[in-house]
Amino acid sequence: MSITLKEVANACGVSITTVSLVLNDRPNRISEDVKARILETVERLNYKPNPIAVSMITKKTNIWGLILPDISNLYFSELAKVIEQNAYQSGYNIIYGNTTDSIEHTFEYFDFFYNRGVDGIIIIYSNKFNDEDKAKLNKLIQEADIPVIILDRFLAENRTTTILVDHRKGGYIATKHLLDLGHKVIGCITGPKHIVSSNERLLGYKDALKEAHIPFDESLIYHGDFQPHSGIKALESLLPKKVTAIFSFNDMMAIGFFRECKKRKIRIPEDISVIGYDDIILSELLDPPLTTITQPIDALGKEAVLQMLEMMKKNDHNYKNIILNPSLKVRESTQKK
Amino acid sequence: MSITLKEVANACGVSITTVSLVLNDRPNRISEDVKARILETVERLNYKPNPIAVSMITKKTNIWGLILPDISNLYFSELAKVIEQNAYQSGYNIIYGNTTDSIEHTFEYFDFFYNRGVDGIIIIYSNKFNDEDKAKLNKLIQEADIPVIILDRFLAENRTTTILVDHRKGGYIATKHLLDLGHKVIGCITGPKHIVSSNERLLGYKDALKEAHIPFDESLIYHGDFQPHSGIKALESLLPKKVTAIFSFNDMMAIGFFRECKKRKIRIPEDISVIGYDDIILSELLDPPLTTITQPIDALGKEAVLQMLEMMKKNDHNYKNIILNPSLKVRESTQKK
DNA sequence: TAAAAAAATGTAAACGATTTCATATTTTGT
DNA sequence: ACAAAATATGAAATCGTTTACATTTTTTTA
Repeated sequence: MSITLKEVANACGVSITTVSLVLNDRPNRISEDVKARILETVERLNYKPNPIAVSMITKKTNIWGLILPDISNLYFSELAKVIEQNAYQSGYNIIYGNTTDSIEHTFEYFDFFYNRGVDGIIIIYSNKFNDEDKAKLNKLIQEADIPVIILDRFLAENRTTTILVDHRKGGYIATKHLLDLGHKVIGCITGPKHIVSSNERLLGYKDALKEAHIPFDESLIYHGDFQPHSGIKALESLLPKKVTAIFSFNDMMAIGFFRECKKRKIRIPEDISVIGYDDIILSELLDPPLTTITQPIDALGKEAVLQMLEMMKKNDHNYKNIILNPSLKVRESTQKK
Repeated sequence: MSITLKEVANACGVSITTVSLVLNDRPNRISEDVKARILETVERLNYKPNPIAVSMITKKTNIWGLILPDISNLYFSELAKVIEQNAYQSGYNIIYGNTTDSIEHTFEYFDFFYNRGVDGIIIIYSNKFNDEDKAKLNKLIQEADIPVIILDRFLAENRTTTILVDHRKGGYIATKHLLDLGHKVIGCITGPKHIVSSNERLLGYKDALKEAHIPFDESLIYHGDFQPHSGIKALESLLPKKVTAIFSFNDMMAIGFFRECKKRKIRIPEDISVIGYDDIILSELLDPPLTTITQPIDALGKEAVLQMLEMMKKNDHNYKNIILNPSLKVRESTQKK
């Protein structure tokens, strides 16, 4: 169906080598008139090299695999968008796989993409990964002859580039903000216990308390699951503790918390200040607009593409650990105590 | 790096033909012992066929292109998720491209993916497409020798399978619900004027009014842009009209509307009933939970994959137009007049 | 003006599979 | 016991490129 090199060569009365040389702008000096003739013919016949045949030789597909827990999660889809667009700028396409946060699926996609011949893999592995899984991943990465980037996850003893957000600092910033406003009894609504980002935020919370010489009180911590429902439950649990402020480890739980406050006629921020985490699109639309911590999604995605390009270029297996900072977004759900 | 057919063949002392025949389970009868020996060796060496070399012969890549306006839009990302997961089940991977709802990018990706050799393309084209763009797309599809599915968009005179949601019926169902509750003055907050889905919903609104013998009143229509801000503006515009119910053409605008109502101490649903459209994840969490129209996203994605598989199988260029129905999700933002 | 150097182009071998067709071996039927 | 049929396996072409190397042609140098 498609025009081939051979057809172009025949049409020009030259060999396929010559055409290929011209098209790839190789150092061999092809005379200007032959070059012009070939270029004209290529144009006229609308010749496009068959990328599969090219891949056959070059061992490159110009495709990167992106493995993530769930593209319908706004955080990941924003990330995926930034990655796709930046990769496309450099001539790469993205194939992606939803793991539904399953360990097994994460490895399955890794294998699948690897065997497919992608040029690189960007992976946001399942939150359920334990140390053994991480070791296994590390081993796979070691054995693979393509660059792999671990995104948004911490991999101890990693042997490849990782890019992540400093959640501990995020927790610190959020807590510091509340402390600066004069709050002393600050409740926390955390994520699931096995999730690193949640635990890191909690460490940041403790850091800030320590700095302010306020002793840590375990009973102020409500262990949630990142779902709005946790926010509702948290209120029940934390209200008797006379908290004046709440640090919700994500915005979704803050939304649940808001609802329950409204139901009980508790005013935000007059009676209780609330700070969230993530800055999802709706945070701004809550009543009152939610003060929150913004994730550097854009930077995260751009950095991933940048690092991948770097790793493609020089084939050294040097790796970097890049840590990006979240930032505070003050709106109206927090106020002076 | 990787094991090749040749290496397996050598290890077994047979020809590559024999190995290939065994692996592809071809009708040629290879003796059981040779077969077993080959299979054992394949297993032992962990041989995986090089998909590029296979593609070279079969002219198939097992990759489908998915072109959509913006994967960070929840509606599309949910769709993308369903498509990816179902496609993967059948051995296909998805490469995707964000067009940022640009006409130019839509065509660019179409070309790019096509030249890349994808086996099929699922396209949600830009909302900005005019008749000329659609004709151009139709022409491209005609000329392409791979199946193309138009998803979530109507393509007049189309020559390929289209799958879409009956937005007119959605508009009808929503309006009917309000009418059934006894409302007679129903305001509308529409999407942008050039967007077909919005116009269709408006037609459905008119259908329901006509059926109830209520004359259409243009002044009850506020032309929004699908952003929350429109909901806020709409309230200003529609309140003087003494509307008792509002049909917002998406949930985001309903959220804006909610906020403004709260600000002005207007109670939902006591003072005014509100129905949205889309059923985004947050609708359930609003105060009160939003009655809305649910898009059959799951069905849409599954159908796309199903039809694509069908088109891959029998190479006929028969095409279908599939229309899926939205449904009513009653929550607490609407009540009897 | 002939040899050497430079420039221009072509030949053919990869890449790693599938597949057609041929050939060698075994079994079957008479 | 021998031809025919059935079974088992292999040789080689092919897919559409890139590229190392060879070859031819032109230009330069002495």
